[in-house]
Amino acid sequence: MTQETASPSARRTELLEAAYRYVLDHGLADLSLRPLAAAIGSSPRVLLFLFGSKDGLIRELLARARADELAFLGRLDGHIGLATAAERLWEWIAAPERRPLVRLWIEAYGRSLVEPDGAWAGFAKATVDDWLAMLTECEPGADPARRTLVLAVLRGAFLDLIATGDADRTGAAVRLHLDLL
Amino acid sequence: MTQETASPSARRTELLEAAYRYVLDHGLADLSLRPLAAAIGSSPRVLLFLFGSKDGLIRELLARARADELAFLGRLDGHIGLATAAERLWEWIAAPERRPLVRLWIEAYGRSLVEPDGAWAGFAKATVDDWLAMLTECEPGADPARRTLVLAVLRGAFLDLIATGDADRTGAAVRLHLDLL
DNA sequence: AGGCTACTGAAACGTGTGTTTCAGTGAATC
DNA sequence: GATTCACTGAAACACACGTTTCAGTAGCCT
Repeated sequence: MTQETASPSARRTELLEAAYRYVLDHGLADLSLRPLAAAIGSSPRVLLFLFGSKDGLIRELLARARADELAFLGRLDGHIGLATAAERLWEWIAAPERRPLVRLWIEAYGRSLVEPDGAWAGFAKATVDDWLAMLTECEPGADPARRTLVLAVLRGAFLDLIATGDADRTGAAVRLHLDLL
Repeated sequence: MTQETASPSARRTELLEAAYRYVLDHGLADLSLRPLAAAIGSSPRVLLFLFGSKDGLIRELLARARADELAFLGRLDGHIGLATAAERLWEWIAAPERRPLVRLWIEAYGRSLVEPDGAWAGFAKATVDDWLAMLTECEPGADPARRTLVLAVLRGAFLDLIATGDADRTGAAVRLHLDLL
């Protein structure tokens, strides 16, 4: 019987990492096992063996992306306040090297809304919760509407940024919001 | 030679409308001609004849969705100011019956970022421009950062709303932002 | 009547998909 | 040395896809 959830196989995590890198600049939408396997030096047979199915692979890739996100969110532990948190979050998310991750994020977000079952299930809601929980920790006493607003500004701004590439305008909008707070 | 751009065929627009409705609640991601044709009382042969290719169909479906959006944006003509405009936009976009359109919108947005060529090309940037242009018309003198911020808040808020379904919290966030303006 | 054009149904084509089958490896265990 | 086990390559499987081919039908124009 193949392993399903946790596997200590070194090759497995190595392949997952390679697949993650591949997906970051090819997207998940028309991911196909044969091209993927060829690109990361493996075979469809092995991917299926290690991950059970294509859906299993996708699930783990999404979890991997979320882990990237959580790793950063977790680094903002102290009660630094909403404004400071927002500032650092924008700095992180607006960085050019984050572009592929954000693209992947939006793609997965949209897909999980259209197809609430299957491998994508719950991805959108999960990330909203992740971020809101993190903002709550940064300023526990804040009005929930305030937290929601900060999150909305950040997300709306990077939606704009990633489509237009206009870092100046979107950055100015975020800074304006921070001043208004 | 088949028609490529504009065709007055009544059957064609009728089918496009039916396909649009179908896509609104099935999504574009794994759209397939055979199931679509069966659902709207047509055949793959006819769809291909009328729209040239699947990509041609998708292009027109995206244009159709954008037309829905523009039809509303165009209705906000006067110099009503950013705040009033934002209020009405939120009212429109947060309405439950708009949910399928918004879902489709997010899906197309994400896809057009990953796959900048082909049928999805430019969709993301086009809608950002549409909304910003409309906000400019509502308050020509406003700071571009202000416009961008309003747009970000609206988009971020409905990203949240559509994932969590929490109309109260997201609505409160938008109202809070309007007060801050 | 005859040709022309717009349109459509049925079936096939070629290709790519996820997945399975089978037949092995090579190393560790008894 | 034999057996077992995790792992892998090659090939096939059944299927769905977008698209094409071919053979029409219906209506209009001269």
